[in-house]
Amino acid sequence: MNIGEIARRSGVSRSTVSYALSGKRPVSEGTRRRIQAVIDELGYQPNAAARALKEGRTRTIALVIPPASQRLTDVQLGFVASIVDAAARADLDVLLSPSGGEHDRSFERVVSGRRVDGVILMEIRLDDDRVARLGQIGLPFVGIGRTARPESMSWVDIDYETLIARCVHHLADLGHRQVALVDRSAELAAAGYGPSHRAQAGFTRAAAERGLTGVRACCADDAAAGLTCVERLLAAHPGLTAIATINEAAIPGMYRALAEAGRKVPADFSIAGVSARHWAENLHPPLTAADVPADELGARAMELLLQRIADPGIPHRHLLVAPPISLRGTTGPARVRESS
Amino acid sequence: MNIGEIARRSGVSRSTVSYALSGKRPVSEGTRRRIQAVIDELGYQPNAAARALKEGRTRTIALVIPPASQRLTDVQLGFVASIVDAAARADLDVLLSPSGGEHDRSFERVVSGRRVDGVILMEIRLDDDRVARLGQIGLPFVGIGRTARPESMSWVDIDYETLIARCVHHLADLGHRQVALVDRSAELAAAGYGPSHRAQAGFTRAAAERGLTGVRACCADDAAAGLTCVERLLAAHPGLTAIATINEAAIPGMYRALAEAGRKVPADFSIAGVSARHWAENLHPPLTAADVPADELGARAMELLLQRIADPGIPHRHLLVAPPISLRGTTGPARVRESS
DNA sequence: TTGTACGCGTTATCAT
DNA sequence: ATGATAACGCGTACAA
Repeated sequence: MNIGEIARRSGVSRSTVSYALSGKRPVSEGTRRRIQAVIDELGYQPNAAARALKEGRTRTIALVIPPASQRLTDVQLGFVASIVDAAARADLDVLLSPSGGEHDRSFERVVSGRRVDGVILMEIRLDDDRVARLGQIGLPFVGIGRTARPESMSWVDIDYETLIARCVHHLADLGHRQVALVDRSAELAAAGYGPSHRAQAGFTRAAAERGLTGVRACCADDAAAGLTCVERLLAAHPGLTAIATINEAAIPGMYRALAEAGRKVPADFSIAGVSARHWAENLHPPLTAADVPADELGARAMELLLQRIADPGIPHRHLLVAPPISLRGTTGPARVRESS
Repeated sequence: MNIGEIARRSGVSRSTVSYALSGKRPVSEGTRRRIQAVIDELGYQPNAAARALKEGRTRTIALVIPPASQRLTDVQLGFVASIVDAAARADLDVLLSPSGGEHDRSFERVVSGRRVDGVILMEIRLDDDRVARLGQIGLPFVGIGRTARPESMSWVDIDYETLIARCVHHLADLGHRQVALVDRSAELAAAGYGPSHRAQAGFTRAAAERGLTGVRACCADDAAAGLTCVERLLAAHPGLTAIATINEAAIPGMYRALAEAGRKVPADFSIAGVSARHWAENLHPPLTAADVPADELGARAMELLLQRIADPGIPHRHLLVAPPISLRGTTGPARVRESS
């Protein structure tokens, strides 16, 4: 059923039905009620395609996530959940587009086909094709993450550099002298993934400030990778007593590697990281970590996007958060070691 | 840029551009190449709304998930990932609709506004309003899960009844005499959530067949709930030595409750369940469980949906899977107890 | 209140 | 065989 059908059954014209619904022109109370009765009876909803064609907007946003084949981390899932939630509250639908950094069918279809009014981009790289493409097309977008030229776009982001530096200082305060940074995957870092680079910068800086020995290791986003990564670290650096990490998905594997190496956490070995709160709390021992406020960041990203959709000309806005480290069960004083 | 712009820049008419793209009429090689060059240069994609309006299909499907506020379980995430993946392979976009069983804005907007060609429905209840509504509208859909009248719709599902019965038999074989079923939340069960009811049926039947004492407990989908649930179970039934469960999200909490009660798994206490493989493997000890093949089920659900979209008249098809139990680290012989 | 042009891609029909 | 023209789908909003 379409608006013409409603009009005929109500004995009025199509435009009257449209005005009765939108209220953009006064419609007499009697006809308005008659029209509403017919609409309720038939369960009429305007055809989204026709409306989008005429209005030039789709009431839909795209959420660009990492390719679905690779499991999303808890932090990423937190972002998806909060975006979906915020969109529902704004009566917007969400189109999921699983796209990597390369040219991607889904991404092109969505942005070039004008299927959406705006885009939220996750897992942004320092130099990101998608950001360039969206700018070229002129489609409003907001990044969860930022490129190397952050002034030229709107974004919300986690301050990994500060957070990892804080982790290192916390570990140094506890007396640890040899600390490792467990990063995310080498591919991601090589592709210019911002958090990898920024975490490394914070790690190197803080380690230098405190005169620590720091090593960095890349690690894929899963427990198995965490296990082998820590096995190798311990083999290559027997004096290592602490890890700082942004790779939450690898942590269960790290725990296992440490347990198998006979290093108790936190008595013999400390770990501090950046993670989703739920994830950190449900590990055991629960992880000492800066808890990413995904709910808030997602909601703020949506706010920024709605503003840009309403007025694409407004200046870009940014939000960089560095939540405090929640002390839980994985950091403790460095055990005094016999000198060797 | 629209098709008219492409036509003008190529020096041909709009229909020629359309035919060159669709191949539904022959177009001379020369003009075809000239048109393609212009399209590539400008990055033209047909306007999705205009195309949808004309063709009567949107090349989009809806994936109805539980309200995003509540965290999805690993099994649910597996379904989402495989659906998104399968849709991308079929060049379909995915609209996420977070809707509970009740009337939901997002759900109504998506299905009544003809925004999608088909729907995949998760977390179906035995008596589900959304199934009724989709049937009434005549929109093709496939359930991941099924109602109490499963012949009248297409679905894929996990045979929780058989799987929980198998878990009970496995535990009985190991000598356990008092076994608990840890279900999902009481609200879900009260709302007529199929897996709850079917798991309970399988549990009751198998316990009776083996002459076991069986108790059932509901538990929300998180670790904290799992902890208190098992605490209560142990307090009320000190002789309990095993749990069968479909509540994977609660398992970390169950582990903690057992550890705090001094019951070692699997030496003193056994657990068997239904879970995502990754989840079961990453717990420690790794969970003995029937591994839900979410990838396969998601892919098959998409196949069924594509068939129904292509021909809504075909008979309904169903797929009920009962994957084998993978023996891991959480089930062992019941410890012989001194009689009390 | 109503008639109607518009947005844009598709395709049947007419022309070459 | 190929290109051009126009109608169509449907909701919106201006002109009448």
